[in-house]
Amino acid sequence: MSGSTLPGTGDDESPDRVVLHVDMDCFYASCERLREPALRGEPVVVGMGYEAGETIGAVATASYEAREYDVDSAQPISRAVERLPPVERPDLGSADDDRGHYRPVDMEFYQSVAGEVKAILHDCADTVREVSIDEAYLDVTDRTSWATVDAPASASGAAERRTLAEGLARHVRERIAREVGVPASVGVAPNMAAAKVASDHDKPDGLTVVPPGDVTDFLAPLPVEEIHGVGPVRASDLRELGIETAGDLASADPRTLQDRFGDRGRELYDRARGVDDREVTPTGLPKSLSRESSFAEATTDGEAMREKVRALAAAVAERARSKDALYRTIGIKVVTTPYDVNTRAESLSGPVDEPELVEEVALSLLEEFADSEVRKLGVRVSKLSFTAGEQASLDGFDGHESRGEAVVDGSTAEPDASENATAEPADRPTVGEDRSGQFSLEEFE
DNA sequence: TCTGGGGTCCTAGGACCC
DNA sequence: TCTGGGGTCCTAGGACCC
Repeated sequence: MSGSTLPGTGDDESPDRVVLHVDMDCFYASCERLREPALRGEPVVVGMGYEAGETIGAVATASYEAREYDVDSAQPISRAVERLPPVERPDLGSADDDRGHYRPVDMEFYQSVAGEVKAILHDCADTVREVSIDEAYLDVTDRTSWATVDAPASASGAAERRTLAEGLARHVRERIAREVGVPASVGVAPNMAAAKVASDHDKPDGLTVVPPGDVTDFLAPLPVEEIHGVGPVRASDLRELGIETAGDLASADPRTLQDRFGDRGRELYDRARGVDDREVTPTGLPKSLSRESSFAEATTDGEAMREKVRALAAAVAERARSKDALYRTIGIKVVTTPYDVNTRAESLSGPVDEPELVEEVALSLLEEFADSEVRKLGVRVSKLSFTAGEQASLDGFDGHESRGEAVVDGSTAEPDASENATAEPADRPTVGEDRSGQFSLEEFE
């Protein structure tokens, strides 16, 4: 137990870090506007799996203009489209596209735009952790600092001082806007958790800078949901304890939180106090790969289920192969009515790349649900290891684990090992240990 | 808001081993 | 025989994130 009401005093031995969180604003919609400028300023909804007249499919991204009409992420597309105003400018789209601007997801295009953004980020920071297609953390401690300088006179004429860190953040944001043409919001803080909250604070196209001494004051008034890791369930649990704001959480009794939420409680307590020692580590290799798909209506048709599982299994196996991933565990997800999520998995004796086995195992796991009413199915491979060499056959596996040079576990391998596609086949499958990766995915692709 | 798809991490209980 | 403690791996489920 620490003493009384100390503000989050940092460790004096290590200088304050400078962490940026870069979050692209309604990224998919921004990408659509990039290639279709007439969509600028218009409500745009990007969704997947939707065909006119169907009820399936959900909103992936809604532009801020669309959000004005109560359109939100994860909403059924049919509802979103109903809420959008009619399109009155025939030059914008096809004739049947008469309510709002709906565009189907085009991941390949978004990946290419994201690639341009990521190149700028890597240019601006030594360490970049890509969290998703539209989000990344940058550690720029070695390139800037929290020192303040006189800002150049702004249009408003008011002289002000700002930190060097803010200057760098502005530079990053402006480069993305100028060179790629999409808006981003940036948060700057001495750690990841605070930077994340900061980037969210002033969206879209925002910049929020929280210097080391200001973190607790910045967080205190915010609702607990704004803390990364607090979702609907924990928010309502916290509310039962009388905790509504990050400030309430920061001044709560950590033992109570620990009892109620385990280690997670302690973590949230730290986050709310602005304490987060996690280093910004480069993007690692994926831990699992999966595909899932919903039925238009819940079904009890066993053959339809098997058919879908076969297709999903093939898609997952193909993706694993395209990423040079071996898998040691094969699993399925079965969502039964009303909305019960069931998972089943089976581990193999060694890592493989065998599409037929994915299908076989997935189908056998599915048998248990033959009599269920199923609305969604998924297939997943996990316990991944990455190799440039050939896998050994499962038959040759004798049960002993060994570490082979051909297997990349993401932390020890050199990037160029991935280019060596002619490595000797190992006598037996090798098992890579799970550790965080040291180089990013695209070096594999 | 009766709910799309792709992920991550944590927890808890059981099997198994020494 | 009826019983300690520690460790690891596995599966299943839950919460959360974008």
